[in-house]
Amino acid sequence: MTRAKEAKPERVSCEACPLRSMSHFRDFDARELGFISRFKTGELSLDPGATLFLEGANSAHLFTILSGWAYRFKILEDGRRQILNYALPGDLLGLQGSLLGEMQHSVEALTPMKVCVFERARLKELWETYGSLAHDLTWIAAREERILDEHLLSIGRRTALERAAYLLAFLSARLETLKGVVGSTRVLPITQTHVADTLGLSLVHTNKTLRKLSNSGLIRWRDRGCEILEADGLREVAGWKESLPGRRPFL
Amino acid sequence: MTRAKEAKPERVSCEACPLRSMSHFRDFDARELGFISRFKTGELSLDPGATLFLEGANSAHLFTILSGWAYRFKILEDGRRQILNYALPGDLLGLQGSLLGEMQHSVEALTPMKVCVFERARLKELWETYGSLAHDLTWIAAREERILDEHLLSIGRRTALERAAYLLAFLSARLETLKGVVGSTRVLPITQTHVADTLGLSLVHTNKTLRKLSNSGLIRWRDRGCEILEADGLREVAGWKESLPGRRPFL
DNA sequence: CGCTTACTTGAGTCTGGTCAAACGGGGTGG
DNA sequence: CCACCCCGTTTGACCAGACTCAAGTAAGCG
Repeated sequence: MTRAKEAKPERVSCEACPLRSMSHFRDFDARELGFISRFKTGELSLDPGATLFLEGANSAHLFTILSGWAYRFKILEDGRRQILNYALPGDLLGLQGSLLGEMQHSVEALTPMKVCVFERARLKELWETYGSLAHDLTWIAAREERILDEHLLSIGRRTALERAAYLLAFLSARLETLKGVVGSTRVLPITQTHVADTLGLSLVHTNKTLRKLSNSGLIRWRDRGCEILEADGLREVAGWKESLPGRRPFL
Repeated sequence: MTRAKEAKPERVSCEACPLRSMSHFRDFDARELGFISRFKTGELSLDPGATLFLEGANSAHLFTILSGWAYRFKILEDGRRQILNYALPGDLLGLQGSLLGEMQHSVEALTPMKVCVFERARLKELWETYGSLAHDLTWIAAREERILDEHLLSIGRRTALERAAYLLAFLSARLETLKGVVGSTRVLPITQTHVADTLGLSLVHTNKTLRKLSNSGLIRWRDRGCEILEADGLREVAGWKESLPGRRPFL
């Protein structure tokens, strides 16, 4: 378990938040912005592999990702691991724990990350006084639920090839919405082990499945990542129609 | 697709709501109760098999279950079906659609049901003016997310036998919290087809798996339902520790 | 009484799992 | 500088859990 780096002295002010300026995210009005600024207590930089939340822990914080990737997962006693979802810039982490008590899943950094730190205790004020943000919070939770629904369908009823194509198409679509904030929108920083643990497949079978997608020219596997060559082709293999919501809120 | 019955003229007033009196649910104060009473626009009775929400539709309503069971599910074009979760008395249905637009899953009644009907449009007032209820709404969404997380772990990484045991233990635990509102807390009103579509298994294999649990004396399959004989035994087979949150909010 | 729905059971097949081994690149300590 | 090791990827051989096909039973209903 890697330690988090010390927060750097200089911090991004919420007014100048790089996410705010993106057309993909809904903007705040002055009053909301004031609250968010007070709500934010700092920033944190994390190395790949660092733990943001540990299953069973009771964290006092919430995070919004400024840059980098993370993933949420659960593990069974004998080590079997299931990755639940990936988190990208603009995503909120730790809401479940804030509302329901202790975390029942872990969260780990996949790449170097920067996150905003919020104080769990201040959430009360948000619900009491900032109705529009309370709405946003529920919206965010509902969105995660919808993603999990689709993922459940995938693991439960799609074949290995469909599953793999769906996952890559999904991540590619998410990345696409972040054009400008992330470097490349075509390379997913995941290993085949991550893919396997997301799809509920063995590593060996995952490798063979991904090979089929490579051979079809839809992706190219490289160093420690997956390059998306034809997102449309992936979507077709997966039998995927729906798109992700357009403009969305964040905190 | 069965039609919903006409709402009966007599309706349960929120003041006398049978769910409120249960120790399992958090109670409202007078102000909240006033809002909920205005928020509720009627009641609906549904036959088994009736559709509450249809994937792709844009419903103007939200429901809270007063009695009976429903289930949420998605289907692929070729008919493969995945059941996402079950909904019992006190559960809220349709929140996803209210926030994100059209429904991306369907909901169907499993037994005869009674539901409270709420107007989607009035939610705005809830966020703006009733902070405690806004909190509850987020709480409810976070709880569903947590359930889906666990379910995802189950389908992705547990064996068929573990999965089956987990599902039955989970449903049994949920029923247990509703002692008093439901008739028996030991009989789940589901068919093996439902179990199969929840676990991501074929019907035949599900049958053989459930047989093992029967032969171990943990359950007894009957008519169109599953009788739980030893919930602890099921939990053990599933390797399940966590319990569901105690007192919880509802609308 | 015939039809439908739910549950059973057996036989054969196949998708996906396990085991084993090897390769290549990057880091590290001798 | 090089040997070694670790991690991520790849491949082949074999195995098994889960699927499909098929058929049969039992209960409920018009």
